[in-house]
Amino acid sequence: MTQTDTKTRLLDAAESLFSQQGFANTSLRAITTAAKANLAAVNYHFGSKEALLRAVLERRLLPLNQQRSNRIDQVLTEAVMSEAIPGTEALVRAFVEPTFAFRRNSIGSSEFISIVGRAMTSADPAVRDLFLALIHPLINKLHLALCLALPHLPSKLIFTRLFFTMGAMGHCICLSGFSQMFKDNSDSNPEDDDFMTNNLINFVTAGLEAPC
Amino acid sequence: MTQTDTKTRLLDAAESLFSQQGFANTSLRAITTAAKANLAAVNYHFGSKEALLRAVLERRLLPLNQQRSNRIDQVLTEAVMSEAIPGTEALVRAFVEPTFAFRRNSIGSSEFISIVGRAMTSADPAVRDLFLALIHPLINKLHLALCLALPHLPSKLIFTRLFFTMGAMGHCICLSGFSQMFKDNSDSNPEDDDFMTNNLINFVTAGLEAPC
DNA sequence: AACCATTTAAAACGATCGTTTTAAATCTGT
DNA sequence: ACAGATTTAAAACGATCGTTTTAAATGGTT
Repeated sequence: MTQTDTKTRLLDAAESLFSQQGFANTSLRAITTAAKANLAAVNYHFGSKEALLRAVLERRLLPLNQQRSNRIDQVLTEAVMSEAIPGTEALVRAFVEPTFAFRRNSIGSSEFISIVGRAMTSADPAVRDLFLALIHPLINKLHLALCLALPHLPSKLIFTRLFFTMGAMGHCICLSGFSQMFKDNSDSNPEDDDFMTNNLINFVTAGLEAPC
Repeated sequence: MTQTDTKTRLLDAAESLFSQQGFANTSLRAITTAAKANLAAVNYHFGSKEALLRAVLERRLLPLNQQRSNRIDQVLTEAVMSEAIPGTEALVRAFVEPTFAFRRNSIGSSEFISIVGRAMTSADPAVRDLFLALIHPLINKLHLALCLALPHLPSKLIFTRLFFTMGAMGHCICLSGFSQMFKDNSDSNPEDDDFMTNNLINFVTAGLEAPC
């Protein structure tokens, strides 16, 4: 390989363009041009445009989900060791913090995360179903862990609140035009990022623990 | 006019198809076929596909926003009359309840609301900017009202929490595939709807009122 | 009756799309 | 050096897209 893998360059370009314009609005020609690759390269390496999207999602989401899953296990283990029930905020942190830390890792990660934030509620089944299949086991694990943390609340209610949590986080993650409504200065610094993360954790923890 | 306005039938068909497939994935041919109108009818009545989207959004969002705005004013007036600060939950209800009530009005309304839920975070600027321009004044009013309700919290924090609130509500509103992860039975009844609405209000009220 | 807005029909415009094909060139590992 | 995988180039495939045009038909109003 000369510089970087063509396959990697295609993934990077697709990731960036999907996050900026969405899946349906991004053509293979735009992707291959940005990746300085041949038009046929996508179908050669991945088979189809949809398979490229799957590869883009899996490349980063599988490790991230593994990380989040490990941290949930860690909270549960610590709870067992100390013979206590797991804390709601600790579980929320286990889920949220890796996501935002991951986002700061690189520019590519940041762009990727905004794809994920939108995929959840995408009107396009090709996008939505792909994401839901990747996140489904993790959500189930988090749901069960939250049931342990909030034993006085019914399972169904906890799932509904988890549903709201995902909405708040997904919205936060893809930084819609909403945030520009408040602040004129559009450049975001790490401080704002920490501010967002901590406030999100406070917000959803309070919502999850609210009296029934 | 024979039965219903062609213009109205086009709006109804576009509303339904946009909510099911998204804006980019819906062709004018699909819309005009569903509306039993001529292909040229869209460009005759509205000028372009994007202008049709604007008309679809404005038809229902302008009255809905007026309704939400009136209810916020009502809460603020009552607070002044009783020489108290407005309640957070009352303001949340003023914003959320008309939305869900509106959704139950008709099948068309339900489909429309899911367009709105997605528009907020859409990758397509044509969709997102259109929605943000329509909602901007209402969000500012709600933000100011919440600052009165939560005088001990800084304005910036309240806006961030309002941001999360919009995310939770938007996610809830377009009922993504998420809800199908929990329940096998997919038909939703009014009870589930009330359950969702009340839990959403509890959730975001607790989040907004959380200690700093 | 005449007028004007509305609607239909059908066809075509140029453009873009995902995908496939063909062929030659380049690189990689043994 | 040879074989096989990778990459490039260029062109074409059929399909769909938003939009425009032309013409004829229909409708209601004055």
